[in-house]
Amino acid sequence: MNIYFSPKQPYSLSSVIRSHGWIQLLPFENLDDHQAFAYTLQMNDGKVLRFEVHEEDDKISVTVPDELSDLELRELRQTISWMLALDVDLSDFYKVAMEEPRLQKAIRKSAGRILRASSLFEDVLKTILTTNTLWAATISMNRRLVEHFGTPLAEAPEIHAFPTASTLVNVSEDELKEKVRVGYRAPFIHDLALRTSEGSLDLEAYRNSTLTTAELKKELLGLKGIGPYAAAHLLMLIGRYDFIPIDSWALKMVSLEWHNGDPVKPKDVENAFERWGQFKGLAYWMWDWTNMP
DNA sequence: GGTAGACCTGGACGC
DNA sequence: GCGTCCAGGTCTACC
Repeated sequence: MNIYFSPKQPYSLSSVIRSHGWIQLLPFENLDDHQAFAYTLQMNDGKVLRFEVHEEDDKISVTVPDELSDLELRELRQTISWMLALDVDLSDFYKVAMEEPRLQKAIRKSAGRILRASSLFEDVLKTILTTNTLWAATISMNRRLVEHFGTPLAEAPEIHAFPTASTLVNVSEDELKEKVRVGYRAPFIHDLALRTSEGSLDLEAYRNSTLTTAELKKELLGLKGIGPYAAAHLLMLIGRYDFIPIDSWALKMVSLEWHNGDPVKPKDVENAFERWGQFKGLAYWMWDWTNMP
């Protein structure tokens, strides 16, 4: 059966899917060349299901299995709404960004909402897999993690959900190194799974936290394997845009754009977008670096 | 607070 | 096929 969502306009599913590389990481599956996607989810009751998300005019259509209970259906609606950033309202940013030529292309595409995983546990773990490595290696590590430790879909055992914290807490660091090839990240992942499964860390509470963004950043920096780049990236996913996820690419782009290709430091990247205040990260994220507004 | 070096994997490259 | 080099953030020790 299909369930429907009516996102606040302007909204573009394709722009959400293209917002960053998450669509390339299992259990996401890219469909119709970034026009739709599928995702395999393990629900709170342990059930694993695969759903497909499409855009139909101004509505989002999600194909789900028929036999869901009301409770499961409610959980699924909440999860999909979160993943598609349907709760995010960018109208205040759009108002000021309209005046900036380098942001107009993104605004025309209704960009700015960022694709999220079904849980912040998954987002944090995937973010750790993006650090200090090439993107191709991130894809490989994530694929091995899902295939080795994710619960399979009953009707298609080759498809897996993302592994839960309670599963990963029983995977040793050596096993993570050998089977997933995560290297020095193994203790970071194990610690994240342990703290999440025992309840001392409630990542999902960050979604509606009353903490300031700076306080939230401090909390994220307290997680092993999460440094300034990863913390800023996660804040963007949560919907806090006060910080820029500064990686080597950001340094390169700012260097070329404003410093004649000379080496720049993270502070220079911050300074370049300082005028955007609480939307600094979003302005950076949506910036058109191609010189073609 | 800032800096240097170690941490790992995997791809590119030269032989 | 093998060895070497390099890219990519974070952590820790040190100043």
